[in-house]
Amino acid sequence: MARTTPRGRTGAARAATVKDVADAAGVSIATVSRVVNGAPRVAEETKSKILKAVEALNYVPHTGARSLVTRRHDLIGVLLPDIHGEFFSEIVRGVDEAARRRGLHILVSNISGDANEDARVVAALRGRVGGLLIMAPDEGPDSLATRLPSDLPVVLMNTRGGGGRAALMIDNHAGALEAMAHLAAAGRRRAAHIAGPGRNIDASERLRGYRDGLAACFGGAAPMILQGDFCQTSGFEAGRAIAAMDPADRPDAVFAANDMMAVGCALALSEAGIRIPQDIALAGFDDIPLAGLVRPALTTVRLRMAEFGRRALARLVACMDDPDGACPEIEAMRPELVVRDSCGARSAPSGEEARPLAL
Amino acid sequence: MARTTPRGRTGAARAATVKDVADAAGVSIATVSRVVNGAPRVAEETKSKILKAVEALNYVPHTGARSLVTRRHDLIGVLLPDIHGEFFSEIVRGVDEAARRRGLHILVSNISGDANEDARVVAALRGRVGGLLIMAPDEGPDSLATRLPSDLPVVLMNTRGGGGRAALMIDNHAGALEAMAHLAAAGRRRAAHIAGPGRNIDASERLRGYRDGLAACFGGAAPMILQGDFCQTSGFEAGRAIAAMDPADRPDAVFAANDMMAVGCALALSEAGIRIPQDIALAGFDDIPLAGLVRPALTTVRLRMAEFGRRALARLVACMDDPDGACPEIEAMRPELVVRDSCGARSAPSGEEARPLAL
DNA sequence: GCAGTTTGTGTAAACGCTTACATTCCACGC
DNA sequence: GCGTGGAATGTAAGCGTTTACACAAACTGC
Repeated sequence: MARTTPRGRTGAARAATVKDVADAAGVSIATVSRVVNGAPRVAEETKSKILKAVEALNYVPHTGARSLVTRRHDLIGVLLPDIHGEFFSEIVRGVDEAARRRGLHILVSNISGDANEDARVVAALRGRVGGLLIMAPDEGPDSLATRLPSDLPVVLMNTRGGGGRAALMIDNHAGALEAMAHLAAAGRRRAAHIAGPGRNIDASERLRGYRDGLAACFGGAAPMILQGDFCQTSGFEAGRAIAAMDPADRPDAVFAANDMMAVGCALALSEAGIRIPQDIALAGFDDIPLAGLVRPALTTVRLRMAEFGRRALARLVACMDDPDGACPEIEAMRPELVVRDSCGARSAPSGEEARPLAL
Repeated sequence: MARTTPRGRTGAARAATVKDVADAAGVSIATVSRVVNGAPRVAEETKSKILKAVEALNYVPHTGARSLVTRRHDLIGVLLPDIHGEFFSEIVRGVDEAARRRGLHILVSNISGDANEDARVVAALRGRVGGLLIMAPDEGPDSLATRLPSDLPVVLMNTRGGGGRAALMIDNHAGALEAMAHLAAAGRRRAAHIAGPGRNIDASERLRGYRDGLAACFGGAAPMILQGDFCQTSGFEAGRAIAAMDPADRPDAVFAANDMMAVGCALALSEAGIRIPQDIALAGFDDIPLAGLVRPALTTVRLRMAEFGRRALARLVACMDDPDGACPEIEAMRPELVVRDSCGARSAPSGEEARPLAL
């Protein structure tokens, strides 16, 4: 097990303890503890004496000692995959905000997708955190989620399977469906899809949304799927493939499983002289900052990740407060369509769009 | 669930303790502790018996109890401002990676810039973390850094002042100087600067680099500074202002204090029919992902933020291990120039550039 | 064989905190 | 006067660890 290296000395001077405060205020440690924890039935006078001593000695309770006796932790573990950029910080911000409001702190760590290593990370967190927030969109059904310690409240974020755990999902299917409906409403007849990596739950749910959208809004047209991997290059290649098609077979709409691929696709199309949205309407997913900056501005589906983080934490706290409560429900957060210019169906510009930026 | 709990109580399963492991293995708790902590002089046979019991009981030491007696914490506080996106995740990833290698965990929190609120956050972290990593590029000299508890090892990241604290800086000045030298080497004569917000240390150091670059490489030409605020819109406005100038007075090079402003500026210039790099060479700072995607691809100065995070953590650990060691040195990390197309002085393409992407 | 060392293990005392229970004090009604 | 009850505070028992110290057994070298 984790062998601990001696670390983290807190400097020379011993920090003040309850005992020191009690002595300074001329009361017992129990009373100090009561004041520090806001317990009732302490005389005003005593309370202020103690608070003065706390201030003077710069006293801060030792959380280790506290959690030892209370048997609870005010730390939440947040495990996020190695996604880059925007999402990571957004989620962390949301979780942190919600945690802080409740007097909790968050312990952040990356998970790699390697089930063994991830299990080790989780193990290191037991005995330290009161609950776990885990996001692992690439997980197979048998990995991390099923190996979680049963005595630890966990909320899974956007993860496949879940094994009876509480989970908060992004409703990728609904978002994709909405994008497809939008393309259909813009008068398109034949929609292709640039798919993300298959083992990723976002990718596969968006693909499912595409298929269902085809059935629902495109009169059951045959699917036309180009495999991508969420990165821009793969979108570019998909775009080239589309450009190379016989114009008679060519789709008049493309729904990419994320914005990066949509941007790559847009580039390939415009290099081939295909106009967006006149010749081909294009929709993405995620609403990355770039989406509003490219020209034509990309119509996409927005995920509110900070909100997602906040809700996940709220869920987790609910589980922690009520350990026996049956809360392994799966809740979903619905993303929203952001209509810009790339589908040729622009509605009233939002505030963001009013800014004079483009590329 | 509670099957291995010795007390046999139904209800919430108590986590296994050293005592449980000791009983199961038929040894004393001291020996268990020794094995768990990798102490020497334990018979192989005993060790394996104990490890088996640890495994069977799914034992994890209670870190609170441990830190209570050892007087050390294996938690590091990481305080980051509300910067968005890329940087945040990069830094966290770097710090996490370096921390994990040392058996440490990181506690992440946002700081707002409001000195009182931030001080409260720091207070909540005392008695919980072994050290603090703080990044606050907007700090005034008298705020957070000076109010830090003196008994806590701290490494400041890219912060002004520092008040005798150890600090790890980004050498913005050197980076800016390098960008200026590059513009001069590309044959430019008259370089303008789009500045960032003045109270931000990155902005002011880059401005200083611009001025010194003017003196060193542009024969002491008069500065031409347009005030921006790091966001794209302000770069756009600066670009419009430049485009509106009498072509005789117009600069033939623009060094923007960050990439977002450079992109905004590029847009305004190209709207005005000014060509990049033929008419005006453009350089940015940060190397955001977008920088490689715009056309012409933006020459900029790259910050390796993950590396920055790793080094900051290493510094902090050094301070923690040697509390009396005088380590309040200020170390700087030098960014690197990334030459692309926007200065008209393209050198051999790097691997990244070989990708077929553009906008 | 015997002092001295080495090796493996156990005992028990903290660490700083919360909290059940005990105590004191005082006001009240009888 | 006494008993009663409530308010304010104190006493002390742990919470799960680590670790100094103690001890026993097994080796050394003579």
